[in-house]
Amino acid sequence: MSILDALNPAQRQAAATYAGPLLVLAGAGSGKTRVLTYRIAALVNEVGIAPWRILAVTFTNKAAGEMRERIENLVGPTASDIWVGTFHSICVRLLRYESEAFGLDANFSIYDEDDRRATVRRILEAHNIDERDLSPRSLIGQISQAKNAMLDPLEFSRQAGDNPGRRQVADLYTAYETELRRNNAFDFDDLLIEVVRQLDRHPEVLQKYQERFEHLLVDEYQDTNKPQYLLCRQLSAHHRNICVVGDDDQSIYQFRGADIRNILDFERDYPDAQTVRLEQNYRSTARILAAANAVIDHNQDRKGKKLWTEGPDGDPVAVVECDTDRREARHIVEQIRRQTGVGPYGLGDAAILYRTNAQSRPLEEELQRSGLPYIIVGGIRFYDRKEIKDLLSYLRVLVNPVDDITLRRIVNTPRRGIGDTSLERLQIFAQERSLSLYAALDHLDEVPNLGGRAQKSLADFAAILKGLIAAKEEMNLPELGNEVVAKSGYRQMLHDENTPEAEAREQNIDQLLAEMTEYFDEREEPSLEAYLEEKSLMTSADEKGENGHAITLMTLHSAKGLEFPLVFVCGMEENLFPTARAVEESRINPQAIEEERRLCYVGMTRARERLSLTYALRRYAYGSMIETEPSRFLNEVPADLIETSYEIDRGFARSRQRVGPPPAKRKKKPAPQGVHYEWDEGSQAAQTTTDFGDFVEQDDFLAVGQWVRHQQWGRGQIIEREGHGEKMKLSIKFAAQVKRVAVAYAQLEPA
DNA sequence: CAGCGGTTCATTTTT
DNA sequence: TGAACCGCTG
Repeated sequence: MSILDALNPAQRQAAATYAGPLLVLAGAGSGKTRVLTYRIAALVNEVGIAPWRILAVTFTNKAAGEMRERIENLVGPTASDIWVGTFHSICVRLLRYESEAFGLDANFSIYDEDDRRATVRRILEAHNIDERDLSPRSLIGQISQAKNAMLDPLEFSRQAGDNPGRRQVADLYTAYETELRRNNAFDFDDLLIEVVRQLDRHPEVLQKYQERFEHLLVDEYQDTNKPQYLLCRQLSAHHRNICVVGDDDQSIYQFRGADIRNILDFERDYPDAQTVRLEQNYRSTARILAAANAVIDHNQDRKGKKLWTEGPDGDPVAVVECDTDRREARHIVEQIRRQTGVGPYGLGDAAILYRTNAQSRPLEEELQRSGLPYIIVGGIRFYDRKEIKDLLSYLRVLVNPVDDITLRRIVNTPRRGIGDTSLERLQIFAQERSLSLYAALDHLDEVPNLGGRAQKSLADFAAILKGLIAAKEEMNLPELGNEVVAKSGYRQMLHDENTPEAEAREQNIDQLLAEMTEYFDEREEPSLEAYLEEKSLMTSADEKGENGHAITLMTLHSAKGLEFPLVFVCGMEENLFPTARAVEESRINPQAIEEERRLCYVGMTRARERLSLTYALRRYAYGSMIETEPSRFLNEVPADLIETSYEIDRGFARSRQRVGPPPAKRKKKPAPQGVHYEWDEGSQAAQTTTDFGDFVEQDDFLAVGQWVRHQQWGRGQIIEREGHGEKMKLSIKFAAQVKRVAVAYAQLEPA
């Protein structure tokens, strides 16, 4: 008896091939995570490998968390000794553990996109470069590219030759690196390349980890970039037990430096590698699978595999032409409303996927009107909110006071009368003395041209920081958080503002403080440093999405790795999906479209039972209506797998679903043919959609899903209702928390 | 120095 | 359509 008996033969082979390099080509829905977790469980339980000698690397915190949990279920608490984490978190761990050997200050800050941008802008300013000549965005992109290619500023400069543009970027890249080191900060790219370089430089440290990690497992290998690839090579060089799992057809991060060659060339890098293909799909119906297979088959650059299933044929893929993006949104919402509730599906079973975040707007508006609950995955992070970032910035400065970029963020927040001019004077002074801004605060009376008032303000600020740094030594995390909010004047500032927005921000702060308490109570080693590190590496997708019964909205990228019974991929239009950029580029290089196609494949294979692909003939972009054309990907789906329908507004509020061919106005007919199709066998009468405007008017505004405003708590969405009339009680989800209110007493108004 | 109003600009995807 | 940025004024 082996736990591996629960696997199919291919899975078992993948899980039980313990020795040597192993490539697992795992198609969508083929049980990839299952193989990984069972492999680890077998290594521990049946081969007798010590848990701490296993390293498993993923791309997202979520994937890491899930894997850890599933392993725990199989092997018990000893699983906590296994190193499971994202590339970035593992690297931070190594940098901190080995900071002494590497000659680093372990209190380094981790810079996110915002910090990066702030840094770059300062550098552009210092070099007298107009942002119109070289945008921060473009510079960040070029620096990041260089880093992903493992080019340090020196090498980059050498390669730049005498191309003036490249020379300039080389100088700025050099300045950027200098600035980060001076601030004791790493950006996301640095975390990876720094480890690779340090391990190269310190063979004794490398050897320690090479020997320690007897088994290395890598998830989503198709998305690794060069530094990640090198790290895998380094760490697996001794035992050579490297198991990589991935799907070349799902490589969708090349734009960010992922190199699909890493997986395509694995067998060349490791000539003794064994390869296992997982091609049996346990997720989608045969028709969905056939449609997705047909699309991805148009790509040239792939290993080639064909997914199959023993499951039922299922429904045809619905292709829906809508005349506007708004109509498209309304159609999708209406379909979800009809398909869920009665019958096997709940709202949590439905997902709406789109190419760009901007597409979520009309969907959100329609969803709000309909009152159906929904969650957006990967919007703005909680930690990206200004007040949260400010508070965390205070904490960051307490840990790493030489971090000027972060200090600048808080020096005048709340307002202390410290303006650009004063700060600039301080900065110049600090630069001359090679001091950090923080250190320069000790010499305010020596700063030239600094006015008395400014000097006083800066001294006050310095005193606040000093006090907080002292407090850090004595207080635990939540206490310190409270102290920061109090002593910095942040709470007071929000309080004085006395607006609903400020109220909401104060609640967010409170939520963060509550979270710190939770963190402190639950973690074994709840240090401020560890807390900041965790938050820095967190993504919006990592935030706990409680609702199991809300519709999920997200980008196709965020959807990777997930599955839903009902999937709607919207905006299937040329120049949107594939994007204009990809279309443009494909004129020169036909391969340019392939990543978009893989993304399409990823989207389609998220669906378990029903897949709907929708497009609009006209769509709002930049505030004006533009004409669009159906995506080429639609034409790549065989017609016999499709059923097409049309959603046409007649320019009037009351809309009607049209059956059969579209009205005369259509120019050409690019959409694949097929007969009208509906999910449910609903009557034609049911097909006539109700005007949502009327619907909302009729129903009172206290229905579940409606948005209301509360005097104290601000805007919130009703998630639960009980009782009638004066006894009615509502649960309302406000920005910071869910509140139960009695309608009779709470003065609610529609929002 | 801070707040206001006008202008400009952009939309890919994110560990 | 909106956010972000700039320059002007109090």
